[in-house]
Amino acid sequence: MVEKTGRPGYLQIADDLRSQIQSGKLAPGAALPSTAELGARYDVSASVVKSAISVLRTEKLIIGQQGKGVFVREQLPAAPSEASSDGESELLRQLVMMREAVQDLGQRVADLEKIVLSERKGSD
Amino acid sequence: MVEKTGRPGYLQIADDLRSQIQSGKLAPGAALPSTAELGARYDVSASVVKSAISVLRTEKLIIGQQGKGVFVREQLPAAPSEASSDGESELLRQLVMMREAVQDLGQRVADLEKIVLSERKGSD
DNA sequence: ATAGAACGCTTGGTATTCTAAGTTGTCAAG
DNA sequence: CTTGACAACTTAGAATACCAAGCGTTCTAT
Repeated sequence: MVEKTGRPGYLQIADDLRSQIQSGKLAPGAALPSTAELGARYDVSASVVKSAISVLRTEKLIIGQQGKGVFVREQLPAAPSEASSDGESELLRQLVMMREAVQDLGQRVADLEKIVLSERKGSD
Repeated sequence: MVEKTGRPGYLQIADDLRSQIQSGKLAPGAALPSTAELGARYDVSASVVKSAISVLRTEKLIIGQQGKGVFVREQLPAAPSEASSDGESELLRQLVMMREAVQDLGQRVADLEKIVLSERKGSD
């Protein structure tokens, strides 16, 4: 999955992970795959993965915790953006509505989880 | 010259070089000592020096030129100001949080689906 | 004298191997 | 059931080796 571009592998991996973080595909607080897992996925040695991780750690995008894993930072450093303040309040309104919808969904899923998981525990 | 503080050696060296750069002791355009020289000076292996150089390179304080050396950048980047919320990036932050929430919901729903569907199959 | 080969130095990237240290789950002994 | 040992996982740091590539000097052959 790496190579072809001349760009060094550890930077390709760092780019890939960085874009996953900034796109939200890797959400804040989420754990990255382990270095061994990443090494297998990109088919590179551990040192390349460690170099990539090191870059993102220097960029303060992630935080590594010994024994646990590497996690996306909760408050990400600001990324360059070009959001125009035109119609900003409209965006904010839609955002509020979406947040309410997401919170509602979260509550309903939590209810389902309580039911399903308690049933599973009982039958385990 | 390194150790005593618990702070890893490559960061100590990076700190040292960084302060030399920011104090002007290493002027813009000036060449750093070679990695072998630095390794001897700090009494560490090449890998530690390379890690330190790598940190400063990621910070864009220095630029390495193959075959020549490592040089202090002419136009130094401003010191990183973290966690700046200028109101406009507030939207971005909210968006990132929402994506996290949605991602989390998707995972939880998928887990529930797996449980419920497998139980249904088992009792069919 | 000049062109070119050769050598030594440099950074950069990758791989491998240790060690250290923290977390987590398992499992057995009490 | 609780506690403690232990094994298996994780990241982090460090040392070492190897190779590629660029640069500069030197030495050599023409």
